Amino acid sequence: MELRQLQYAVMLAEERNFSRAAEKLHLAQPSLSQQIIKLEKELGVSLFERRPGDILLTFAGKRFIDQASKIIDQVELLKKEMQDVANTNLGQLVIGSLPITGAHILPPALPLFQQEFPGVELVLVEETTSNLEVLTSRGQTDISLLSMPISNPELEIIPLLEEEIVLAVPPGHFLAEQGIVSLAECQQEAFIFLKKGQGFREISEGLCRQAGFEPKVVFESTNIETVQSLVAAGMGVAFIPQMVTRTRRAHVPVYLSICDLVATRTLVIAYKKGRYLSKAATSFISMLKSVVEKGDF
Amino acid sequence: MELRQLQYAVMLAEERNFSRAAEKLHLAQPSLSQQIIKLEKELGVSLFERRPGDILLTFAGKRFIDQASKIIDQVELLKKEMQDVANTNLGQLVIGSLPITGAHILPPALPLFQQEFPGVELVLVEETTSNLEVLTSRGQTDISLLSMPISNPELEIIPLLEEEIVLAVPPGHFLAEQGIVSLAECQQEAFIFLKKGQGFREISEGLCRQAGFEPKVVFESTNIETVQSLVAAGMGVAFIPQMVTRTRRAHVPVYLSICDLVATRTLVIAYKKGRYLSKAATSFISMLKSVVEKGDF
DNA sequence: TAAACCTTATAGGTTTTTCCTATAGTGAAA
DNA sequence: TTTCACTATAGGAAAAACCTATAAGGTTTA
Repeated sequence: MELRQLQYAVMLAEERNFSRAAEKLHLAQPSLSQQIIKLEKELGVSLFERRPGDILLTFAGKRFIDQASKIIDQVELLKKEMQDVANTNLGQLVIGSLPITGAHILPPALPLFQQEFPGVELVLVEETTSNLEVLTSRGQTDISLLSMPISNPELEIIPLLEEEIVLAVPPGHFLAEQGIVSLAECQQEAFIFLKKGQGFREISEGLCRQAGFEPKVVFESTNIETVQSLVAAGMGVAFIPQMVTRTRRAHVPVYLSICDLVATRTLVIAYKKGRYLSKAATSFISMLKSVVEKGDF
Repeated sequence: MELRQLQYAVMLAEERNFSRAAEKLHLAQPSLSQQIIKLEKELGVSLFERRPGDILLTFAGKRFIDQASKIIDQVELLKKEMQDVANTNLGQLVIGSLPITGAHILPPALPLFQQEFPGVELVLVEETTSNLEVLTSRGQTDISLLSMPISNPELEIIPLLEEEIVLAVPPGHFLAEQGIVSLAECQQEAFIFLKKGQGFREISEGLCRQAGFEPKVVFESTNIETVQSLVAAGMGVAFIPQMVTRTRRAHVPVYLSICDLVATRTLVIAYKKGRYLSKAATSFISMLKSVVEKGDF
């Protein structure tokens, strides 16, 4: 029994005439006859009572057509739903992002996306870099906004943005007036770092290593905003990505450019290698890129 | 899109492995691959995410499998229902019958039938002979219990029973003591007939015509029981089929055999010519026959 | 690192199914 | 009786599904 046969039977029940039904089905009349006969044979009951001039439904036929119509409706609904997914009128896009970074770079892109694909549910997963690498390589996010370096070889990487890393020092710090700083001058400073496992912690350690010293870490936090507040309160100095720097009056550290080495971090979009990216996902990526190009964040 | 493909996809979603799923479907693995690819192409979305060692459902795939499973379930249910009809665990049998006649001859057959086919709904339609002829020729009854003669050429006829017609006279009537009667003696009698349109009315008129006179009809009723009561009350004489005669004490006429001509009526089962008779219908007919043969009524 | 292995996709040909045209068969209408 | 309208059957062409063999891609094992 195939859907084709259900459709044929339903049409025949509507038209009560093999020739007309066949025509509506874009089929030759004998083909319809054959299929109906085959169907009846398979079911073991006759569905239609052929009589000259008219065709009636048997008891079994009534039941059959009732149910078959419902089934066909459901199949049509299913097709339509799949089409909607294909046209992205419907779907889900799971985006992984670093907590603070995402809060800065995603907001301009999200409303653009929602406007173009109102049927797509956006799910944000905020995790540390290392957790996101795992989630993304397992397909638990469609795409993720991460920072380099990325160790997981399963991931395809699209560069998005390279941004400066600055050194935050307390107001009144002896370096505060310079505007720029050479990291080599900071060997003795008390550093405030993010906790291990966060991507930016590794970057920070890398910078010190490049400058040739092991930093003295006096405090660790899971949250870069806490780090900044601690710096502003005079607890130490810290590396801060440009986009996270504060512009308010109070609780704001002084930000110094680093002049003796390239202090940047690269934000990227990552997704599982070989994974089919939905139209929604590719669209979101290009929206992010254009937002970044225009500096709209 | 065909049911086969839905089944393949559902099985693949269950097994998460093309080779295993193909095996369970009694199919070579490439055939399954081909069908799934074809399905995905037709829908315009990929349903399965193939990755080494495992197969995951995409967003669209989840929705698809959900719905497809339901559809397949419904199709199975439909098949089962049709099988039930075929095995007559389910169905309907519409039996037309003459009001009084049916009340005598059907009762022994009905419980036998219900016992063998408890799932079949029995519908009794009681109508006059002429109405039943039309209903049956239109297929509004499956089979009908009628009396000859039948004018409608659309009907196939199976003889069931030939029964005597007797003449009912009031107790104390001058013929009452004879036990038998020659119709020729009854030319002057007052006759009570059924109303026109009832088959037995025609039979009654035919008997008088055969005996060579036009009966004097003093009363007409739609109900043969009323006719008998009227005879018992002394209003006249009437023809009564054997099986309808009363055996009680009160309100009982005297029944006389007719000796000067063959006074019988033939009860038959009639159905639309060329109509497929369900297993339920043929079974019912043979039950009726065996009831009649045994004289169980 | 290569070899073995497991899994899915592709190629090419065979079988099965569906479909078509032509036509027979069958009641109903003219 | 002939014609007409309709469905079923026959036989062959077209399409679909299926098969075997094998490629291609990864992972695991030696």
